[in-house]
Amino acid sequence: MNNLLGLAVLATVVERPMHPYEMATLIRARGKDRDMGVKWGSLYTVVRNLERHGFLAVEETVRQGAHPERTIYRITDAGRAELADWARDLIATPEREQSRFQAGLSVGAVLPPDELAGLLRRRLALLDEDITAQREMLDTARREVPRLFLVEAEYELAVREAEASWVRSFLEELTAGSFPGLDLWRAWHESGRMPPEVAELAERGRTTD
Amino acid sequence: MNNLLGLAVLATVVERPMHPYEMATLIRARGKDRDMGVKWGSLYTVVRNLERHGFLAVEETVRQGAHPERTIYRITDAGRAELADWARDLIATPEREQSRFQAGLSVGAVLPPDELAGLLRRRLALLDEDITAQREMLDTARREVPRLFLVEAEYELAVREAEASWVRSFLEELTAGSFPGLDLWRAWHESGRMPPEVAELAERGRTTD
DNA sequence: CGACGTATACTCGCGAACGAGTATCAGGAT
DNA sequence: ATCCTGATACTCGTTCGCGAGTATACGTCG
Repeated sequence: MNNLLGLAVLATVVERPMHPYEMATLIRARGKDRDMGVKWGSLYTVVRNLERHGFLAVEETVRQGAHPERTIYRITDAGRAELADWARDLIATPEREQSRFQAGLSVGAVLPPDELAGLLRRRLALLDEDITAQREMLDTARREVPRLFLVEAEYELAVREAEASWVRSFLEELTAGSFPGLDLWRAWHESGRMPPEVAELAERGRTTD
Repeated sequence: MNNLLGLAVLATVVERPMHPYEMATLIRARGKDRDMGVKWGSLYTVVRNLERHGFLAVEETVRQGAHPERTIYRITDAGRAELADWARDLIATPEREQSRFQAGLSVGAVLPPDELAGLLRRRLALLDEDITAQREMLDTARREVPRLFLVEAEYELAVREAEASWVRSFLEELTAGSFPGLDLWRAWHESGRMPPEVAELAERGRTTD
């Protein structure tokens, strides 16, 4: 059980018993699907797993017309406890999460510096668009929704802004030419392959793990 | 092929032909395993996939004593192209990645505000520790490694710092009592369950997707 | 009034990922 | 001389996620 969709399900069904499809609708309406990166294909699997672990229990199964049966679940005491524990853990324990951008940066040297600069400019433009859009959405939402239910969005925005500003400053070093070793770096890419003596330099002083 | 371990493999074997275990050693030595969130159980699967796609080719297979056979791979032209394309994509295209913390925050209301504050304090402490450690590591590394190979670490640090500072400011609002709706929120948790009329408020104005 | 889109509600099977296991060898400690 | 630890090098089986598919009902537009 480390699929975050499970958390969204628990947080939704805690309100009142309901069937999976209704959970999905509510999760979507509250925008939790974004926060959890939900893939709907896993919904029924996840719900069944939660039941297997005793966090949900079947309340009843009803049938309506020729529709398939709907199974209505309710949360158990264990489920409520799990919901709280899960939330506690996610909030209190920072974990090194892998970011695609970081991965990209860590192989950034395989591209010539000027191309890299172009890519970063592109990223920055998209980031800025996204930031304005999100900021606008937040401002709209604040009129109807208490801030309590918007903190995740505020957090996301803050992180995005930090990323944008980091990219901007890196980009400035690249375009101003003040980034150390720029010429050398450009030279490898102009004249074929990277010299192996440089590769050795890539080994970093790794003390902590 | 969207396992980042594959990117690390390509970025390593581009230097010279080698066998999988050697790739693993190099990837670890260069600290790329952190950036990519590598699980070593997938190494051989990933290498075989890269070969299947024509990005790697078998150079030779040697046997040494009673050790299992070692298969030595080299990168192909297609592989080099894929490496560059992959890097380009990761760098230029920002993507909404799901963060555990954000998920936690988005169900933060299931915890009473004072407990949440405690958890955030704990997170902040751990974050601060981590930040100092990383900063120190970076400073050490900078003495031996060109900055070009440290940008990912600089980026990571910047993001961490932004997170810490967001948490700090949220925490201040909570402890100073200036967070809107604090009393109401506290009241639900003291007196049983969350009133359903509040749940309705959680639906946010969702325009963009 | 029929046809087409969209919401409702759920199932299935492939396939990637990865934890755990296996087996050999080198070198230092006892 | 033998034990043990840690590095070398790779395999396997299970689990889980999830994309794609299925089938009915409802509304609406021409």
